[in-house]
Amino acid sequence: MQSRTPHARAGRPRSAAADAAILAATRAALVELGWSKLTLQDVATRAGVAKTTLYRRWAGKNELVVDAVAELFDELRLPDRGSLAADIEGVVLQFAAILARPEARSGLMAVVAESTRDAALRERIRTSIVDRQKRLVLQGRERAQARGELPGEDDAAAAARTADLIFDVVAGAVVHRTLVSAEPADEEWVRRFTQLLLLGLGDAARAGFAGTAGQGGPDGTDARGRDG
Amino acid sequence: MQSRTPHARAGRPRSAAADAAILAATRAALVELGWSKLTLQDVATRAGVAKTTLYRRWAGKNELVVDAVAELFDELRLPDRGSLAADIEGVVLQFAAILARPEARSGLMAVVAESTRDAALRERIRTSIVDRQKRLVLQGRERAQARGELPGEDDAAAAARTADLIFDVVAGAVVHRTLVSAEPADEEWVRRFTQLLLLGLGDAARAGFAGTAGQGGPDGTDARGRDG
DNA sequence: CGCTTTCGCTACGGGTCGTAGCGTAATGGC
DNA sequence: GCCATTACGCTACGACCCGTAGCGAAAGCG
Repeated sequence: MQSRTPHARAGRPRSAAADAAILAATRAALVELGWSKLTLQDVATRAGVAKTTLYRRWAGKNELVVDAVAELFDELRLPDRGSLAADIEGVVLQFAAILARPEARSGLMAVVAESTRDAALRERIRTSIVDRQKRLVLQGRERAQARGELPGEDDAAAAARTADLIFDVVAGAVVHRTLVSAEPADEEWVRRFTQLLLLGLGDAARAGFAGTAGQGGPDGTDARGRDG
Repeated sequence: MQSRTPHARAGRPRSAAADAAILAATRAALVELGWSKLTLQDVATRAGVAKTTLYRRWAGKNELVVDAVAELFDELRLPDRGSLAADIEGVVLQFAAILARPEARSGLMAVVAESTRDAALRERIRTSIVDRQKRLVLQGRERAQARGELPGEDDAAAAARTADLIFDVVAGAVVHRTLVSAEPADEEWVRRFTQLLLLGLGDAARAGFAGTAGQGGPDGTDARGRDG
């Protein structure tokens, strides 16, 4: 049964430790140098491997950074916090925490920019980064439907389109807030965003949108100030 | 007293035609080559100027592309379509049309990525691109308040935070849909997004979110298919 | 007509890219 | 234990782009 694995070719196997070291070195280089000043020679030196080893495993800087950044999103989880609003706040805060890290800030938008002219890179980003995030939307909706907070969908195609829409709204808002507006998606912002997403523009305003400041604590310095 | 004008220095004045030619050449190079393969030598050749002229006016590729892309957003307007929903749909469709152009797709995310490590560049993007978009949000809210669709805000600080939130949600959603999900923000998507933004997740679902396809006309080829 | 600034052009050092070539190390098959 | 196969480290290389310096000419202002 051991010979069933397709990777059991003859010859010296690739070092798995080198892979981890290279990806970690890539993230470290992103933190210190950013995307534009990051060179593969520098990454190789940090990882303790030769530059040619990098080119044997990745086609170039784009693919390498995608893999290095993708690992950051492995930690995304959707713990059950009891309500749809709490679930959204929890996962959005996780997403914001990842985007607050400099290695994500520098690398993510750069590879997305490159992907506009490279279909293969775009597909790589989709499978290794985007789909991992989108799964949480589907999971959150299932929970909300089980709780009765959202109605069940009869048309599968329409349900998929709605999930895609919600995903673009949530992920796009956090990314834009963090990277374009360059302001932190802290707990207060996430609370207001969740309220807007759930209630809508008109209802949110009528539900005391202007007076929301008095709802929570006076200052939210710690991200865990509110418990479930 | 003629020397009061700060730009009236002695010597040969800078060619305004060269500025326009350089920015147009930059956009053309973005379309053909994309961000990463764009070189300043190529832009200079296309514009019919010397490379040194580029460095006399812009610090580098980042600043040049910011100015070249910023001109694309000059055409953004907010015509009064009679209702808040129609106003949102109109401006979002304009924004989506700009982001559908390859010179915007390639350049915008690249300079945003670079701006994560360059505060001056971030400020340049904010003043020449972002603020121009954000103004439309404030204008749309004023109209909606005048129509009675939105309540008036008493707290100015809270109102500003709400406008920032809405701006991040709208712009982020369109950008994410267009550049990350890589799917067109067409009229149907914009209609569904507007409904979600106005009604919220719960109300939009209860208001027949799954059956929205039968609301408008059978096919929406023209952006002006729905009137107020 | 002088003074000032811009412009086009050439040339240059420095750096990165991506690849080729070679000898060596590690593993599986026999 | 030996050999074929593959991965690895190292060096070197041409090609390209960057950003700047220097020069003479052009275009305005007083």
